[in-house]
Amino acid sequence: MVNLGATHENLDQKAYLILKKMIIDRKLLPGEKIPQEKLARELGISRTPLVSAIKYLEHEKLVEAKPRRGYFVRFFNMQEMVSIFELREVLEGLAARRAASQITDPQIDQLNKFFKKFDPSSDISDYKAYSREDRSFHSFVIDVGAREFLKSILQTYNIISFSYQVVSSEGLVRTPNETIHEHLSVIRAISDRDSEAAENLMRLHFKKTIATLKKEIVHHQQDARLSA
Amino acid sequence: MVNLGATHENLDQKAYLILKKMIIDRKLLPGEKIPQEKLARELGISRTPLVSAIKYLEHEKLVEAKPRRGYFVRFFNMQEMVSIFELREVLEGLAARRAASQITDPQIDQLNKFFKKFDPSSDISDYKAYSREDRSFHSFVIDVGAREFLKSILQTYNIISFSYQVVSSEGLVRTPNETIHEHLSVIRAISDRDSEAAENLMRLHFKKTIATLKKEIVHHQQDARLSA
DNA sequence: ATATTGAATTTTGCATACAAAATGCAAAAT
DNA sequence: ATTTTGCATTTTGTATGCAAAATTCAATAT
Repeated sequence: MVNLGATHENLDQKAYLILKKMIIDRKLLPGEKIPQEKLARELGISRTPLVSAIKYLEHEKLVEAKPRRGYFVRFFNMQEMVSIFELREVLEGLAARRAASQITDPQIDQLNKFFKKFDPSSDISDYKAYSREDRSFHSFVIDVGAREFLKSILQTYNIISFSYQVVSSEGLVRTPNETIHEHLSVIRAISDRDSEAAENLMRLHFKKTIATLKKEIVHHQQDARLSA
Repeated sequence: MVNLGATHENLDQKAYLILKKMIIDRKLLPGEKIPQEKLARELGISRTPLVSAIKYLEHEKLVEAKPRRGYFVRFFNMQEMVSIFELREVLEGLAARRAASQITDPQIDQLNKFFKKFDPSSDISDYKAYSREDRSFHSFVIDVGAREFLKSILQTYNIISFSYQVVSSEGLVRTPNETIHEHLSVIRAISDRDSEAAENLMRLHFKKTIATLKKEIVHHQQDARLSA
């Protein structure tokens, strides 16, 4: 008996993916109320699977329920962004460790293509391209190293996508010239199949980002919006 | 405007908590099909909120959906148990780190009461009592150090409760006399507000448990049940 | 001009309805 | 005696219905 990877396609699942994308792509903005009737009509489904999808998102903290008042896209403040990065630190650290210990030779080749188009010794000005590369690099490490729960946590909480959109320039907390060496060192450690180094370097990478984020909080004098 | 901590009490939520407890308490056994109609009748609710609850559990990996065939309580094999412990390693490591840096004086007093009733220098034979203490200790650290996402991940995946029930004697992977020193050293580090030590010691505690688990896998020659 | 009241309207939370799919089971075929 | 076939039954996935709560907004009161 073979497991046909046939991902079951319920309307919930479809609605869930669409909704999630709408939130990540900022079609639905933080604080906004999710209009059930209207959305259901637009998606051509009834409220049942839509509500189902919304409730998934609620559990994933992307959506907040106000009982008898509806569901609202959640707003993340700086403190919470720091928490998310702290989670990424340990979770992607774990992913890097596992990646180093189970990466295949062809995957090592793929891995070493990342950041090839950027020159660390000169000024990297294309933030957009670098940001994209950053994201695919982290996704690749997760793909190689994480499975089951770890992958699902990282995906479910959408930690990655989210952490890239709140902060400043193209979602980058620090400049490319600052981070590229860290990225390259992680790539080297994983290619060397040195799991301990891979984990430590990945975590260091995040620790530095978190430090910068925390400084920004003090500077920007903390927007104390959010809360009911 | 004050946030009344009034946890909204939907039927979904109620059903969710009941179902989760049923699974953890083994009223519903791994592999078993969840009888929607019957359960809804027993709980005195309709299928709508029940299905909603089941779908939460599906996202949390406690329940597996077979499209058009129903929902089944998930079965965890040893490999997956190792993955869960690896997650606990990094997540509870983070929780310990944060606990150390934000614990209050009264909480330190509470913390130091843990494991007081066990004597490390003599043979600890009451596994049941020790296991209970183990669980509340880890829960306490999470309560003190984790909030928001971290807490919800640890709760949501029910990593703790679950990891305690699959393995051998009273859910303990190693003997009390082996682990009590590790527990005490974590308590000391947190009490000293030494976050780095707290994280490292907590992780070490798990690393040792994982090593034991992995040895068990080789011994028991891996039950290759599970899978469709 | 601002605040208050109170219908009319909208939206939520849940139950129920119902077609399509899956399952069980008895009769027929091998 | 086992396997296959076909029909009755059950269960799933989704839509719809409906009461209760929340919201809106115009009319009235302060």
